[in-house]
Amino acid sequence: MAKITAIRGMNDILPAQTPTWRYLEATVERVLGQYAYSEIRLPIVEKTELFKRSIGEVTDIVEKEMYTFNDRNDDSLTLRPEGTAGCVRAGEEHGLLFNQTQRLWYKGPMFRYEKPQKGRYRQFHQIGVETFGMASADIDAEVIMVSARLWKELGLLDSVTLQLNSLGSNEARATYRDALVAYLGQHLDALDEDSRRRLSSNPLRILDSKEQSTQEILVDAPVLSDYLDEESKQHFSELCEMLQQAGINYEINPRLVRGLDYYCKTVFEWVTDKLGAQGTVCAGGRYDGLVKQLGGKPTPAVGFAMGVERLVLLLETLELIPERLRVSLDLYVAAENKGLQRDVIRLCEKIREIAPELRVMSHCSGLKNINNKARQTGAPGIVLLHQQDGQIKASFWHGDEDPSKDLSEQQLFDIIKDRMAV
RNA sequence: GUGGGCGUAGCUCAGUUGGUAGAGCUCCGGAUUGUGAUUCCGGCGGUCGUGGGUUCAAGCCCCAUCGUCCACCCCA
Repeated sequence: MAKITAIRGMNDILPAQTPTWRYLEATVERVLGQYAYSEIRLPIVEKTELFKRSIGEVTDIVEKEMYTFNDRNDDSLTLRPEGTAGCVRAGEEHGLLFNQTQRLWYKGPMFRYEKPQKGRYRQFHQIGVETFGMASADIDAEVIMVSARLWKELGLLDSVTLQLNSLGSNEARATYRDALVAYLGQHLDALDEDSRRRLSSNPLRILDSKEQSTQEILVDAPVLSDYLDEESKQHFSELCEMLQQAGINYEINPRLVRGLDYYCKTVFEWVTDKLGAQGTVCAGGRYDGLVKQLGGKPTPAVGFAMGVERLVLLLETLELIPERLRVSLDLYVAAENKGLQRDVIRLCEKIREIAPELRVMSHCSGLKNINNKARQTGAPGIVLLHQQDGQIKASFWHGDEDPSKDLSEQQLFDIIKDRMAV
């Protein structure tokens, strides 16, 4: 019978990887706590209409990447392809966005029907941060500082760079868009196939085309910064000043645009060159128009999302996981003689009483090569029991230290507390 | 959706011009050894991704298909 396999692009996260995931998630939660952000937990399934209205009908995500289905009531539902839309929906629905400020975060799986490759999967995970009700540039700066502090905590600061740009107000952005389309429309013949397609779907995306010929045409194209409204310019320069003051390096990239329709003013991306083609590890920006677009009253908002798989990949590539987190146990307790299994169990329970922070595993099968087995677990501490003159005696190894042998129970407990205290 | 690389044991991979499937690691058993070690012997383990085709004969050649990896596209 054919084996049932996982769905393409949807990965199991195996015990070898979970320590990295947990380390990342714990660090993110701690840093977000430092900035007093609150967690919000959101459904994975939403009405399809929510994503059409927020992300944009003509984007690739909505047109061909969503997992959309009808439920038994014939309502069209969609597995969320991103987190912002659901967060706005929930905030609005529960009155969290009305005349107040919010600093929220969430994490969880997202779904897009794409062809999998390194750093891109059909089920992937994001940790998202969204703020509402704050219009001035200081919150843009704060949100970027949160991410910068996170890279610092994770030891990634040297591996990522910050790209920054401003799209201007929604009006300015729309005007520029029209100008760009008009210009490129005159050079249709010279555009590559992809860019011609994007002309109607997502013209701003043509700016970062990798096609050489297209880039040559773009040299004389209208420039986004010329279309910025005064307020956006002011907003952007304030942001830049605050980032400088915070000691955060950035690179202004006039070609940086976001794929989703709802962004305006500030957009940014943290990029690494260590992951191949999918180098964006975190991205976001301001989306002042979205709340109103989804039926609320006009509410300024800034947020970003990070790709958990990509960050995990980066942490693994750079080997940045602390040693203690790489192995899932501290102490391995075993006996050479199978007759001692009750003593092994009893002793382990006692150790868990006196040293609750230790992760203790027992093995009672009486294997002859028990030493070898113990070594392979990677446990920093090992206890072996044996019988001597009718007495149970223990040997204790810790790291590279010389072993302590023929210990009584009490001596063993003392030495464990002494050597292995966390 | 487009293009290229790769699918052989649990893992990493050999496999010659087509001639009846191999190694290392792991696992299990044994020998040696009072070091959490070393060494030695033996064993378990494979419809060669799947389905067709060519051939006396296919892991190898051809076609299809699925999976996977990388890139385009898209994007976190």
